[in-house]
Amino acid sequence: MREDSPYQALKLMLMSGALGAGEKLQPAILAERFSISASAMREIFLRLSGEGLLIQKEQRGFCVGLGDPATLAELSDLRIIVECGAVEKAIENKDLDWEARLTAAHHKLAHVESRLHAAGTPGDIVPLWTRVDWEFHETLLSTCPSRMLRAYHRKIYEHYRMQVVATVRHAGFFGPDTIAQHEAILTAAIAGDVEACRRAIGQHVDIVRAHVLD
Amino acid sequence: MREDSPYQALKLMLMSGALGAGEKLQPAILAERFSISASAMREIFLRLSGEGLLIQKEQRGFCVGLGDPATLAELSDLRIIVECGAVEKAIENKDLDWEARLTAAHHKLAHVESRLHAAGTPGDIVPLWTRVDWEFHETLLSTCPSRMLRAYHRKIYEHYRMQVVATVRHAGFFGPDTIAQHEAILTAAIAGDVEACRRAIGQHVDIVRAHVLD
DNA sequence: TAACAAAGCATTTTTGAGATTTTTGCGCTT
DNA sequence: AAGCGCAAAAATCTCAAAAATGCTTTGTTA
Repeated sequence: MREDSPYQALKLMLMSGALGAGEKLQPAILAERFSISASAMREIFLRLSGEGLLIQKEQRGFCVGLGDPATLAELSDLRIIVECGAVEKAIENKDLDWEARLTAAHHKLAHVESRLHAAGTPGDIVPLWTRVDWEFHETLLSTCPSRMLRAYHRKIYEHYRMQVVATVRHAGFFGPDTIAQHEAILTAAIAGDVEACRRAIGQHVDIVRAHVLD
Repeated sequence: MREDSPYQALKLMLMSGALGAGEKLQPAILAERFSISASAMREIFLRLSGEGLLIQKEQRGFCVGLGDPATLAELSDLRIIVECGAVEKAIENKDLDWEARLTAAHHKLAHVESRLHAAGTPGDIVPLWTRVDWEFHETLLSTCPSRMLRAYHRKIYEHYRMQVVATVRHAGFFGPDTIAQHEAILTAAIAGDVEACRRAIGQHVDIVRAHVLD
């Protein structure tokens, strides 16, 4: 699409929980942080609002959606449906290059996750983890021939992650077995076992949901 | 969401094929037609671009996506997956009010479609048909408890319809058996037959795809 | 003391103009 | 005649300021 730096940066902030649930976005402050004008900031708000990641309250500015357990559960279902459907086609079209890229993405993810696990407190690694987690799942689906399926998976993933961090803010979103679950997905994918991969993805998302919703 | 009149009007134009595939949108002309400023027009472009219904080419304005057969096929698949998944849950939660609303929506749709069938040339009822077709499918899913599933179905439906009219413009998108297919969906839904309803929806979308793609 | 109203303040939205970029048209060269 | 290059024109994007709206506070009255 486009690689608008402030646009990407703000989206990463939203997906990393830098802003609380229902918190209103202040154009002036964010504009100064990104060194752009308030109008350019507003354009980014408009676009993100069109993507469903921000809510525009008429004459009252923009705010992030509030963390709703039901919404999180619905997005989890949706993500499972779409990601499982796409990974099936991705595995059907797998090749050596894909295996290499997926292994590399998992290597990075595992490294960050082990650091996150050891650190105890999330700290400032969360944005990094948000990115590498996305890159892993994106790489997983990269050989799925349907661009639309991949595109909507991305939208749903972003929406899903925002909802997760809106529900639990900084703590607890990183489940205890996440590392093992990602490894299970990798193993099944490399082995070309579609059913095992679907199960691994479903469990991965379901466990996070259960963990977040207590 | 919001009931911005110019916003809705432009979206309906896009979904009705008032603008050709790849055609660039001229802010000044559209702004005058809707009696708003060029900046307000641009805000609507931004939002629609965020929804994926418009494409922004840097420093070259906005344009509608071009009609790509592969994209249409992908969106057809996606629509079938999501709409079938949602209709299953909708039927599980059906009640008398839903049956009444669905019958009413189908009645309107059948009336418009018979006029469209008789008229031969689409003419100016295409926007009307676009709306009642959407209202029928929306009503069909209205008792599905997952708001996210319904929301993403709407996005995909809008994207799908834009792609259809971008591919075939004004002629041919209205298949010969569309009336019978909608009636089959209605009958199966009222009867509570999930499997028959899924089949009817799948055939409905598949036949349109085959008809459009020759 | 509580409730209502009006004025002041802060924020958002819109407007209009300036600056940068792309496109178009014309003349020149090969 | 075709292709290249430069200049003019059109369009887009960005920016800063004005207008409109919502929120807060203060003052008055019951």
